Amino acid sequence: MSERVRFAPSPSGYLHVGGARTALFNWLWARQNGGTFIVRVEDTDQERSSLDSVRAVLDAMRWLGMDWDEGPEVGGPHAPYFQSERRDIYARYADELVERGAAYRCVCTKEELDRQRAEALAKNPKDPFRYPGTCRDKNHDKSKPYVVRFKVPHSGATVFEDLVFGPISTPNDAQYDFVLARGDGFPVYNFSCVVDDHLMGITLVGRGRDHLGNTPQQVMLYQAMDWALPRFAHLPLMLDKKGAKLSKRMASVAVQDYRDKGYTPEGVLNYLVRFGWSLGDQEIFTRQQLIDSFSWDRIGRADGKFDEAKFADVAFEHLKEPHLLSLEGYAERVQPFLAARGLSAPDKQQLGQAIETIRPRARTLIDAAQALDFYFREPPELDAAAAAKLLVADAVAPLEGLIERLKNAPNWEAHALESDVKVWSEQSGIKMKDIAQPARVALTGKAASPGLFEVMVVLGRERSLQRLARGLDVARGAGAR
RNA sequence: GGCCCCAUCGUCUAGUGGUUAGGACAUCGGCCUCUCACGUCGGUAACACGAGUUCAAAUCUCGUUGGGGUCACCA
Repeated sequence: MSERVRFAPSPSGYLHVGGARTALFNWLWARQNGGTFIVRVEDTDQERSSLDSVRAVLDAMRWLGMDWDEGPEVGGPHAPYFQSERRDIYARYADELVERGAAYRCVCTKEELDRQRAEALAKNPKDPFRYPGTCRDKNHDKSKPYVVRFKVPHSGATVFEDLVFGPISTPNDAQYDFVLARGDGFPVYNFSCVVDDHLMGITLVGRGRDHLGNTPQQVMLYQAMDWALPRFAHLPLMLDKKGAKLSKRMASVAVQDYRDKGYTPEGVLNYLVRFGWSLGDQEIFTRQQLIDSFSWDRIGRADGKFDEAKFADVAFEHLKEPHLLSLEGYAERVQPFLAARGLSAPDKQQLGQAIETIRPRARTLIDAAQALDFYFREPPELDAAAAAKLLVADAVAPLEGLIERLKNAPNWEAHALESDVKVWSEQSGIKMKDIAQPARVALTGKAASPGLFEVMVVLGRERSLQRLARGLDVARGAGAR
């Protein structure tokens, strides 16, 4: 049987890294097995759901390259994929459950129950109120406002096998008669989830461990309906650096934040997958390697803490290594960040050359755009502190000499230039450092840059000499003062 | 508090009875060097605790402690 898995976000905020990881594991499983990856929007809470959130989540998914085979925008045989549009389906099954005697209508008002809950809470905050089953055997019809509650067995235990955590057994008397359908007819999560997972033919439910406690209730529903159980895989939680649960409202861990910072999707995916899943000592994976090697049984059971520094390093690795991101890919990705700095798309070949020089120096695409800036801005922005320190009277002679030397350089190529200048440095007794530093500021405007000779090659002879001459002017001006 | 889950360096993890407990990030030092990076070499750093089982336990069992999740007409 072909695998069908789903990602079921509730659109009440950004897609955060924890949610993205859940989606990723499901997506990898589908892609590895030629299965189907479904996105289903769980928006039965009208209060908290928003279309903006739907768009934010879908945009993030798309950017990460997790394409879905069924769901919003693409449709599919089980449409609609918004739970808010499936009300009558849930209502039908709620009725069926009542008819089967597995559920009942409860006419207790929310106000009354809230009052009892507050009372119980006041009496003992550690022992909260649980619905006592007032309407359990009353057989109410639909004449009064009602909710539908599931009739939880008073004895026995509910058992299921989790792919990550193994066998899980929960005594039934620890549960209470939970609500399936609310007064307004909207289903509650545990119910809509089961109905949809069944109707959509989900074979494996991969979700966060925060759902582990819901699963026994859902298993009861499958059993009451005589539906086959999907397999379950619960993922250990990704906690923030302090060890608390990640929130969708914390923009600091939103996927789109890392996009804006200039991480690549592959870098994000790589960090996320290694959080809770591992394959020996391998740290870096391509997208295809992940698809090929993912498996549920290599997921650990312990929760972890999100680590910004490690994330940054993995992202850097995916930016730095040509076998992970081609030069063309890099150029394409950095382009928008250059545009944001007001730099127009430079010549493709020159951009490629320039990227090669800054590649080990840029941890993000924002860094990259910043590091590339001087190549494409004429004149380059001059760092005042660097100029004050290095374009001074002492720099006049080295710069004059360098310019002379370069004018006559027979071969405008990095190694040739370097050895040529080094020979001259030795002959003249001017230290390499005293030549290179002023030249660097003249050429790049900064005290730190890629290697001098690589820079000159990218700039070409004419622009290099032009910039050095300008630097020389500045140095002379400083000397005159 | 009930129920459920978890426990290896600061962090992510490898490890499935016998290892000098490995890797990565971070951190500290050396090297490379025209700057900054990259790279490279090396250091500090972990099996929560206590009982068992066993010739042998990070690995199995039980307990303790600690952490987390969840207990809504949220998802």
